[in-house]
Amino acid sequence: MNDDKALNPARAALSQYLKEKKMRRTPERFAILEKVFSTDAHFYVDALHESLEMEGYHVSLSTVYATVQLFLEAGLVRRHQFGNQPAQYERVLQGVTENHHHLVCTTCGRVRAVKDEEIAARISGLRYSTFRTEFFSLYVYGLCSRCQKRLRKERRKELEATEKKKPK
Amino acid sequence: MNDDKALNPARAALSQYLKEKKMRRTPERFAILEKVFSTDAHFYVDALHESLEMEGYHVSLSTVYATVQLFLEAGLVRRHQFGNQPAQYERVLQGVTENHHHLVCTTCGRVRAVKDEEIAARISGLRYSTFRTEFFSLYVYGLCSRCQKRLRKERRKELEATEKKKPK
DNA sequence: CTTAGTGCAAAACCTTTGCAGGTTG
DNA sequence: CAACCTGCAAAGGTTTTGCACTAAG
Repeated sequence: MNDDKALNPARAALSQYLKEKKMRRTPERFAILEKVFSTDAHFYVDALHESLEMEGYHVSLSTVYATVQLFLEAGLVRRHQFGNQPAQYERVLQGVTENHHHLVCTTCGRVRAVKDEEIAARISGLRYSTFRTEFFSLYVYGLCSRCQKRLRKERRKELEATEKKKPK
Repeated sequence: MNDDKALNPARAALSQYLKEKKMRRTPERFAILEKVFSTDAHFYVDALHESLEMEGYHVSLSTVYATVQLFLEAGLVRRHQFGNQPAQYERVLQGVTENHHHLVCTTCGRVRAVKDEEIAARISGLRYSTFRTEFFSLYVYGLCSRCQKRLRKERRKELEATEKKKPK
């Protein structure tokens, strides 16, 4: 998904949301939006802020927090939080229904996005009489390949150590 | 699920985990476990602490934090975090596979557990070549009935106000 | 020109840490 | 009796808030 294909509808959506809520269209809000939609990776608020500063665009950190919160309410981003890490956000492509979920490593905390239209469709189709479904987050927890390897190596070492102690 | 049916296997699991890791079986750890398994509702660390104090069992808050972290690593509880609320935990019944997911209200943050064996089985069955699945969390976000009602009422009021202003 | 939005600094909040003393194995 | 665990207080890191100033509608 290239940048403009994602960015333009997002700009339009933000514009309309602000108009509806009678909020102001400030340059800060659109600059932050542009940054958020410039890649499809998850991001942290303070990294987003640093990244803006880095390219010479100054906004205060509190404005970035406030704006991301606004995007969240406008449905332009989704929030994720794992373990005790700071919150991560992910842009929401306009007019595209949820089609992926996340694999989260229980050991190192790394998160990988996985596309799976079938399970996504099935979850999106869940209906409840007293609850109006909007979207979902599915986190599958387990061991990433890196941690599997690391653990295997550690176990092997431990085993060797034990065998040295009682060689019979 | 009555208390002892859940509690006894949990006690055994904790006992074995502590033995494996060569950690100590302190009365605090088992007292906290008992409290955690006394209901199947989600709980916050500080509410758990208060609840223990309330019944006259004194443990420091840091011990409760440390112990809940230990339970998490032992697979005795799962962690959930919504919005900017403090982390919530949920007991894990020993020998029972995941069979429910959560409905989270995007407006008020309330969480409701929903049993759905079919979707749970389907998700548990997901296999990846480089990732070893352990368990999952599915959050379905949307509007709870209470907030739907509240919003309807607010919209009605707003509409009436508008009509008064321009009665034609 | 009115009032929401921004920037800055300070506060708030949840969670972790350091250290002294007590308890488990 | 050595090491681990607990309690307490203090620190740490993220996110929010209060207030004065600026700018959008």
